[in-house]
Amino acid sequence: MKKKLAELLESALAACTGEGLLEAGNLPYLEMELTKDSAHGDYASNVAMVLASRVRKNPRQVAGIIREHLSDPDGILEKTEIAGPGFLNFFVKEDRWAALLAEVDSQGERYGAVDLGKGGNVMVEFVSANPTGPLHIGHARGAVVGDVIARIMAAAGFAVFREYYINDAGNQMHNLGRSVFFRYRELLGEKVELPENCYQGDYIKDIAAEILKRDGDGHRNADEKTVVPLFTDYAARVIMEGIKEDLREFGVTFEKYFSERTLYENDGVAKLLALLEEQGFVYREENTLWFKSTAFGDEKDRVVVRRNGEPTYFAADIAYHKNKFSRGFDTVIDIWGADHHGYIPRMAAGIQALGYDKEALRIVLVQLVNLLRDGKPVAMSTRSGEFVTMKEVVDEVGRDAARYNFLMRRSDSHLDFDLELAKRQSNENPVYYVQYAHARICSIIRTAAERGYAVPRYEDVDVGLLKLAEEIQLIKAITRFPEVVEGAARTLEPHRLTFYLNDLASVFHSYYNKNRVISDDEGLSRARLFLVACVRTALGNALRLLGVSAPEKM
RNA sequence: GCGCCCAUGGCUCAGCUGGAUAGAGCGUCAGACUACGAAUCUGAAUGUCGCAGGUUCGAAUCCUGCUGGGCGCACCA
Repeated sequence: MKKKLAELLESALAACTGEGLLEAGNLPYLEMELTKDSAHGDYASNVAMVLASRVRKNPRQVAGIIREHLSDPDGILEKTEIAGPGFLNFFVKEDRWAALLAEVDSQGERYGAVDLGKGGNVMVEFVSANPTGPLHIGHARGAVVGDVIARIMAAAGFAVFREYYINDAGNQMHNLGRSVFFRYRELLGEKVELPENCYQGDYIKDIAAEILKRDGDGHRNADEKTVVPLFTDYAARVIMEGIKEDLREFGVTFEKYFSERTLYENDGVAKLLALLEEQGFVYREENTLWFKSTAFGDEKDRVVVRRNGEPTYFAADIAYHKNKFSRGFDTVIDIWGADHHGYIPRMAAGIQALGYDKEALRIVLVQLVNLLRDGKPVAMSTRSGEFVTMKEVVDEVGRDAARYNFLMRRSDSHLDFDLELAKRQSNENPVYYVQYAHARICSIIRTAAERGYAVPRYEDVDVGLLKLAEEIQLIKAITRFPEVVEGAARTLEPHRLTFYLNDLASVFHSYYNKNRVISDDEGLSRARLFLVACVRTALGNALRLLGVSAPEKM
């Protein structure tokens, strides 16, 4: 509906400029928004006011000119009004709303999908944690946000590719191998003191025990330099398998796990550096190689090759992004922990040096999670290995509650996650509110079936019977869904879906409590049954976008 | 010291690239099941949108300064 009205408005504006009445130059962003107050009609636009200053006319006068050029070939509009300082208010004919449900019925599971992407290729890279230990609660939020953004982009008409970048090169991995090696020797009866930078968690001991079981004590007196890589490889593989399994149980999957190491093995980093050098974006100083990120707005230049000759993580990361774009993605979305925000300017500089548009890389920051139990903070310390893992959280509160809770706020704002609250099956827990609405509708449909009513198709219903104010409101809420999907895709803001779901469920519950769906009036019963089935479709599709189940019974 | 993010009822948060009377949920108070599921609904109270200026027809939203909080400022990843 929004789209249709926007089109009417657009052609009206075109007509005005055509007659030379409004020389506005570039048309502004066309705003058409739902009104908060029904006295202002159904939709309203502020174009007249935006245009007024440009054409140096009174806003209401401009609105008048636009209104005169408005044509409504399909007869959607009841009337239009000019109100307040110059708003154009659109009143839609009441019987036009119900007709929109035809789309819901015909599209079914696909309802809500839009074509914002027009088939463009998008990569979403997320989680990307070091395989040095199991994923913890913070990773869980990033995992859900990335996963849902990927689902939203797919629904918005993009071809989506999900990737996990395995940081399996560098010091951390070496520390991992050493940690396991130390525990291995400990198991053989040696008294060992774990160095400061080693990983302490129990899972390290488990891996050490596995190696001991497999290889015996053969590594006992081996030279650390030669044997640690073996431990590193083994541990990384085991941990990575665990990570994949935990993610799968959380409903998060990837098309590809991309190993940082392969960048070195295929000379990706070396080639990248050569390319940057060729193009004059790097310079040498005191035996280190610097990337001129200041040329692209970064606050200082960054080291890409250290004094000891080893490339930095940053160098590999540029090479990785070059690799991403070379695989044909138009847009690359990175989901990062908010503590990496300082890294954005240099990464943006990196891709610009490679000749890619700054806009082609979009970075979504995910803030930290405050884990609580009954309102009290849960102590966590990664170093000592005392942390609550993602798996523990999902096992304890369930996949649906965990996912939904992570999506209830903007991803760049801090989130309190209360384990007890997330587990509680009460009105304090918003997941159930939405799921309950879905289950309730399923229950109505079951009851209807017992009384001989199947859910009718649009063609077999007199939607004209749906004319209560609450019914129009419900239809509006249903038909807003594709707009929400588009907005969420445009801004990469998954939380819009949870707010939408909450709103739709609320309108439905209210309607349900006030009106009977199944009554003695057969025609009305069928129309209402159709209406609530459409609500179910919207709820179900939106929940699916969040990776949250839509239960038929609870 | 520099940079980024945040500040909205008692609490937790929305507020859609500036719009009409700032909205939800929780909590509080008062009500609604002989009818399709009460994990629900109806109603009430609660605000100097951190503070001070500025931009304009119009600011929670944009700009400047200040206060208070978070994060970042590696030849770590």
